[in-house]
Amino acid sequence: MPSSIKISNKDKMLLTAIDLISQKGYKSVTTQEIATTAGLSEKTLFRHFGSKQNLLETAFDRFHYSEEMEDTFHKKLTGDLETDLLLISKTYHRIMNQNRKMIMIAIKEGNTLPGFLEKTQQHPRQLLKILTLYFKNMHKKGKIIHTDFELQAISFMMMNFGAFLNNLDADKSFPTVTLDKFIQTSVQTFARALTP
Amino acid sequence: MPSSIKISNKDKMLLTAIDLISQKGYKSVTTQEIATTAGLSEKTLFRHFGSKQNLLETAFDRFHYSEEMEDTFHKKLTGDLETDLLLISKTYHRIMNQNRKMIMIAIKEGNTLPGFLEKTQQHPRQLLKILTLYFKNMHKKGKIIHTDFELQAISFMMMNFGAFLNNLDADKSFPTVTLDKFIQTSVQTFARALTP
DNA sequence: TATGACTGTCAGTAGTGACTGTCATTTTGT
DNA sequence: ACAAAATGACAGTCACTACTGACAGTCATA
Repeated sequence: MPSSIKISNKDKMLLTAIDLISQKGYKSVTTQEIATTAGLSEKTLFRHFGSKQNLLETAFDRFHYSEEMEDTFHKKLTGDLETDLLLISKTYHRIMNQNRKMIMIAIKEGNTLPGFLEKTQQHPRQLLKILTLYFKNMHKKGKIIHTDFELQAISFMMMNFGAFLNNLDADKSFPTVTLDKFIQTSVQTFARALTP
Repeated sequence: MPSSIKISNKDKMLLTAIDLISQKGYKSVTTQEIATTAGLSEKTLFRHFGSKQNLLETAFDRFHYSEEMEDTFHKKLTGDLETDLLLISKTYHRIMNQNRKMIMIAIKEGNTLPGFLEKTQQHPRQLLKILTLYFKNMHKKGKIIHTDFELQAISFMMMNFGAFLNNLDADKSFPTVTLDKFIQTSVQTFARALTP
């Protein structure tokens, strides 16, 4: 091993479970498959987690990254529209990519496993608030035109949400475009639309 | 019955299958459940379709709406940017909503049932081509600024894709906003960003 | 009335998957 | 090196599920 970080068997199984379930879906993955893929025996799985359900819930709680952002975020906003939209967009994609497997699970099993969807929507909602408020403040400073700020913020978030989902699967709908180039263009578009 | 259109038992089961599978996922729905929900016996299901797999595939082929649009579409474009973007956006959402259950199935079972995803991505790709070409032509006429037209078209499509997916589930991420208002605002944004 | 297409009931099969118990073996902490 | 904890191998239980077979009922049509 290059890095001598030891990963416990428990975490091995949790990570494997997230991997497989995000790919195939909860029902399609067997406890047998999870265990052997993790290089362990099925028995060990049940010794640790008791049930398949509990395995998934534990995995979700343990590996759902939920960092605080409010405090640091406001300070980083410069007042330059394009710069700030770029920061917000990149932050969004960074957070979403950290949680990409969890989000995939939440989308697939959202109906059957209630509560999952909400947790994954936590960050987007937070960013939406920040962005809406940001638009309001920028308008007060006379730096952007007057519109429905929340709707505008939602449009921006939706666009990034669509782009994120498109990048989730291996076979993408529009594979010709990289995410970075998309972010750049879309931010420019919004900046141009909002400057007075 | 108000309308005397008789729906065959075969179609009853196909529609029920689409309904249930789009909600719960393929693996979570039993043939028993499909049959009784359709008001028929499980035996009849197998007499018609032979297997659960075949039932789903038949359902997908039979009820995946794939209208032609190229011909009529170009003629409807007026040359007024905002009007045309509105038409494209509404067309997109109309088609996506017709196929919403199919798209849900494709998203959930996309990895396990290959070929489904591609079919649902057929329309978005077509609209993307039309929109990209439209931008090029509008630029030639001097009606919009010069940008990367494909990237611009993708941004627009992504935004609508995100909005569509957000409206898919009963519990939406941003429930305060109706789809129509979103479409209106987003179209205005893009129109403003692109006019010289 | 008789035939055929369609359907329901019921009993049953074969396979699978979550989960348990037992005992031997390995790994770990001290 | 030794005891404790963790793991594996294996066999087995129980419920569920896709799918089949045998038989009977309904209904339209010739």
